[in-house]
Parts: sequence; C-alpha cells; structure tokens
Amino acid sequence: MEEYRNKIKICVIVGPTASGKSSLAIWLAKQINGEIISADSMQIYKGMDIGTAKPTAEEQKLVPHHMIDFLHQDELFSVADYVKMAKKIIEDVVDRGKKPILVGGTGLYVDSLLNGVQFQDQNENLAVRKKLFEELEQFGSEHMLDKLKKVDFEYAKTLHPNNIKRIIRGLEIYSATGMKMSDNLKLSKSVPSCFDACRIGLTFDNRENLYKRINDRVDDMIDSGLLEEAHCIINSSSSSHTSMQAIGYKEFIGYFNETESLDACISKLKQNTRKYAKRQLTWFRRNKDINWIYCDKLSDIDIKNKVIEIVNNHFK
RNA sequence: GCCUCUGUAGCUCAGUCGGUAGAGCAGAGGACUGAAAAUCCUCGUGUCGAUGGUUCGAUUCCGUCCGGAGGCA
Repeated sequence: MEEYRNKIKICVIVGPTASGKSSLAIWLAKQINGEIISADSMQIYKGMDIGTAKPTAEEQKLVPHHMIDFLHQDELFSVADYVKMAKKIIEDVVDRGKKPILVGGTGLYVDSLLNGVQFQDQNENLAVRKKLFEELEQFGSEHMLDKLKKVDFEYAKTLHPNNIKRIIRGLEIYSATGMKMSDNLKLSKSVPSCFDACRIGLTFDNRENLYKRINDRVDDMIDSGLLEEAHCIINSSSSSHTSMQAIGYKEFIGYFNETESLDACISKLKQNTRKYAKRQLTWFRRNKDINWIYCDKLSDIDIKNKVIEIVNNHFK
C-alpha cells in the first residue's frame, strides 16, 4: 500500500486518430492545472505539422506540450528513447506541482511507458540487423524462424514465418544483449509500474462516424497546405527514414512523380488513415482499464463532465 | 437502325466443356517489447442483369427484353 502511494498519478487520454484527443486534453489541462505529454510517434518530428495534426502554435501556448516537435525528420528514435525521455519529463511536471496528462495514439509508446517495459542497454547494432537481412534474403523466412527457435524457442513459437520484423528483432536482441526476448517479456511483467494511471479512451459507437471525421479532416489538411508540407518533407528526406512512414506524406509521392492523380492520392491517404484508426482501436480495446467514452453518443458538454468526474476522482 | 463485345461479391474481374461459384482490392476481427502512422495473421452466399425455352437440372446453351462500351451508317 505504501508503495502504491509513491506511484506517480497520471491521467491518460487515448483513442484513434481524429477522435478529438488533443483538444480534449487542452481543455482538461486548463481545468486541472495540467501539462500535456504527447505519446505520438510522428508528432515528434519538426516540420511535420499539418499531416500529423500536431497541436498548433496557438494551442501550444494555452498549455505546455511535451514530447512534440523536437526531432529532425532524419533522426533515429525508438520506444526506448521515448520511455526514457517521457518519464523524466513527467517527473519534472509533477515536481513543479502540475498534473501530467499523457495524450496520444501510439499504443506501443503509451503501454511501454505505463507498464514499465524493461529495455536493455544496447549499442547501435545496425550492422547486425543488416547481416540478418542478408541472411533472410538468401535463405528465407522459415530459415530465420528456425534460427530463432534454436536460441529462443518460447518466443519463436509465437511468431508466424511471415512476421519477418519480429523474427529479426528476436535474433537481433539476442545478439546485441545476450538476452532472450521471452525472458525480457517476463522481466517486464514482473517489474511493477511506477505510475498510477487513470485511462480515458475516446471511441465511436458507429465506426462510420469516426471515418467521416477522418475523411473531413484530410480535406481540411489539404486546404491548410498539406501538399506543400508533404512536398518539402519528401524532397528533403530519404524514404528509409522512420518519418517517411507517416501517413500524410508517402501517399503523395505518386502525385509528385506524376504517376498518380491528386484525387487518387487523397483517397489513398483517407483509406490509410482509416485503416490506421482501426488498428489503434484494436490495440486499445484489449486494455480493460480504459474508461471508454462514445463521442457520437454524448454531447460535448456531457463528454467534458464525464471526463472531469473521472479525473477528479483519480486525483482526489 | 444494323453489327460486335459486355452485364458474376461494395469495386475490378476470373470461372463453370450444363450439376447454384473464387481471386485481388475494399470491409471486419485479432496480434503487437528498441522502425509501431510500421509490421504480421484470420475471415468470401452473391436473386451469377430480367424473362421465356431446351434439359432430370441453366449463372453456363438458345430466343426476347433491359442496362453499358465500341464499330458501321
């Protein structure tokens, strides 16, 4: 019980893209004297503003935002970096007597931070990864899975042969740290979280209502100058960089190459965003601690009342 | 007006030498520990355009009609 008291109280807002997390968070932060810590894998990049629906400069003036807009698009970043940085910032926010509000749609970042996932020290090992990919190309994915089975059978048996990314990562982590992925998973589960989190999830009773918001938001982004932003980002970045995975940029490559019509690219962007939202919902749904709020069933005021009730109760 | 092609899943199209059908995309569900806006897995009943005929049996063959595309005039 004593240990529980030492945990950092934090409020968390999750949900699919375009569900209204950012504006709700700003409102909430003003109500409870809070600061916002973003959990978004793409809003970290500078210059990617419109496409990632980053809070505007005006919005950022209303409430302090952290973990946003601090990295060049060519730089490497990982969950481990995120957890390390975000944790430090949250502690600082609390030390200054403010309440931390974690907001974002990157489920991996949110859960890794809140669940205290353990990341081993690891040197940059791009050479190891490259070698593993060469081996994959030569011998195929079944061979790589067999190889992983020899060092970490427990983890390997949970992976499908086509799941190349995780097979390689399993081998890579073993080679870089000497630790098995399955052992690391067990270790992470055994370490208690240092957060006492109150989770709010925004969702929609009717999926169509979310999809309509997504489609409309993409149109708004186009009106706000997404094409120029995308053109600039695409021209100044290599396609291998993580930032180029962001939805809202890669979809326009065909348009700039004059191999696809603008309409086709916009449709693709809308579709990719819808699919992404669906995956986010799948990720968050498995968490039974989330207080779900159905945005298409409640009025704006009812949503706010409900949120403040949950949050006040948590910080009481 | 005549000729040719065409009408099958939400979309694009296979296919059934006559025994009521299957791919891709879309969509849905799931997974997720150092790239995660990434990556991976699972899921296919639809008056086979309408109607009549031949047949034990027609989405398949034949006739007529209705859409669509092209050609000739």
